[in-house]
Amino acid sequence: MAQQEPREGRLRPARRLTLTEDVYESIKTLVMDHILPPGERVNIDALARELDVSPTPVREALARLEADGLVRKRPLSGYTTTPLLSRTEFDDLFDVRQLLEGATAGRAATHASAEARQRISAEAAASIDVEAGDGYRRHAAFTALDARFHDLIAEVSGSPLLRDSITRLHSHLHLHRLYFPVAGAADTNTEHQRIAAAIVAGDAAAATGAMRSHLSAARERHLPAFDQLPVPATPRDSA
Amino acid sequence: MAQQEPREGRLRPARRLTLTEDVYESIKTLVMDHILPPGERVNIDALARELDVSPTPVREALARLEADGLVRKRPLSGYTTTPLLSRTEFDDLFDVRQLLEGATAGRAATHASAEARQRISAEAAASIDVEAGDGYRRHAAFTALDARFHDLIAEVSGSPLLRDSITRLHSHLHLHRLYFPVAGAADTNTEHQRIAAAIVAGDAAAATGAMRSHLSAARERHLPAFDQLPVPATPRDSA
DNA sequence: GGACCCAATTTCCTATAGGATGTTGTTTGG
DNA sequence: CCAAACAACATCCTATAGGAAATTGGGTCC
Repeated sequence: MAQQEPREGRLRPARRLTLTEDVYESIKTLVMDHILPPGERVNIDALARELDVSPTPVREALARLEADGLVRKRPLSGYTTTPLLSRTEFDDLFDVRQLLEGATAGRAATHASAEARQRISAEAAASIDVEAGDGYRRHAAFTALDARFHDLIAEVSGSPLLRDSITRLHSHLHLHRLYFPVAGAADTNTEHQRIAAAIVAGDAAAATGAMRSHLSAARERHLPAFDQLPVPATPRDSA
Repeated sequence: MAQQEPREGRLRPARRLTLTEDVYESIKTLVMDHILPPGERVNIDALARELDVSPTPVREALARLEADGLVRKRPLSGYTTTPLLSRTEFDDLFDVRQLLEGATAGRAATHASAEARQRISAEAAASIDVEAGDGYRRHAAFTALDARFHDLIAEVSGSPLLRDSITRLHSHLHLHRLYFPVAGAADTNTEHQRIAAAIVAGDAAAATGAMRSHLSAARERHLPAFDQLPVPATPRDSA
């Protein structure tokens, strides 16, 4: 069988090292951007055709995505994208985020290098540029920057395990990032700077508090998304 | 090609629903029990032959195990089992466990059904039977019971996300469960009962405190494992 | 008209084959 | 005697083919 020449892949970027890795990133993006709608069935063969690869790497990528919580697999029925977060799951998510990220902020304030504090401060300051841009572009830039800030703090906290846990939580959150409001961008920015200031000052209690109230405010800001569109409630989850 | 008749699989149990699932559980056990030594290379083809399956499901199972953190994958070099926890990683693990499991214990004390409190109490009492048994059997039974107790509290806490995070941490821990001391079984039992009592009484602060000190004590009990055998230090992790 | 049963189709699941790449052992030159 | 370059090997990675099960649609019976 002749190795087919690599066609112009329109959905996946230039391959990094392994094909599976690229496919993984591609499908992840497809799920994040709701090009594969939440709660929908995922056809392996169709996906493989769409990405111009064989089903094998697709299957492998889906196995990883299942462990990440972005898709579910019912034993003999195939994969489905994870449904949108319910109100209960949403509240749970922010409760856990407050616990974990409050801890990372405090740890970062206690033991972070001078260079690390500098980076956090710079990242918080850079957030101002978000005002520019249009629609989707601006939206994506905002969420990406927010994620970077939170991950930076997690990195500086010096606990790889805590950082991993938080990263996993964030991927759950992004499942409905498309419905996030950008209105509160300015507030977000202010709160970020307050957190950064507390960390730079080395005040652990203040950093934890600032992070917790930031997440509390963020939670309030995102709440309208639940009224914005009628979530299908996914009646197909027959346990 | 004729579907080969299912030979007497000596390593994997009677298949549940999908072959991949069985292979996943089999390999997981192989890693947990150090039949595949930590830090060792994992040969996909050899593993497939050993389990009497084709490489495809093995590959898929390994992808899931990588997301679980039990194996690592270097782009064009194959899979390796995750090395044993270093002292630093071990400390980090117990720090995070204190944070997360302290929270679950407190939550369980606050809002748990009467039936749930009953189950926790029963589980803590059942721990006494561990004294019986011989060597490996007794050891496995002890760790399994300990894991069940902690998972039960996480379940009752009412936070699925928190429970998932903890489960993931535990799988990291089990990576050197073979070196765990059973000497402190009685102490463990007492501490468990203290936690259970606080939860049943509905005292959140006490439950959190009891859990945290239990983990602190458990950490001390497990420390000798680092002197017990010279961990190879795995010089092959060339980043 | 509704519910149940059956059959056709679609889809998943597993096995096999072959090309590309990394790794290792050996040889040769300094 | 050591280091570097080369070649042979092993291994991973991707593509394809075919059997088995579940879902969907239609027909029949009540």
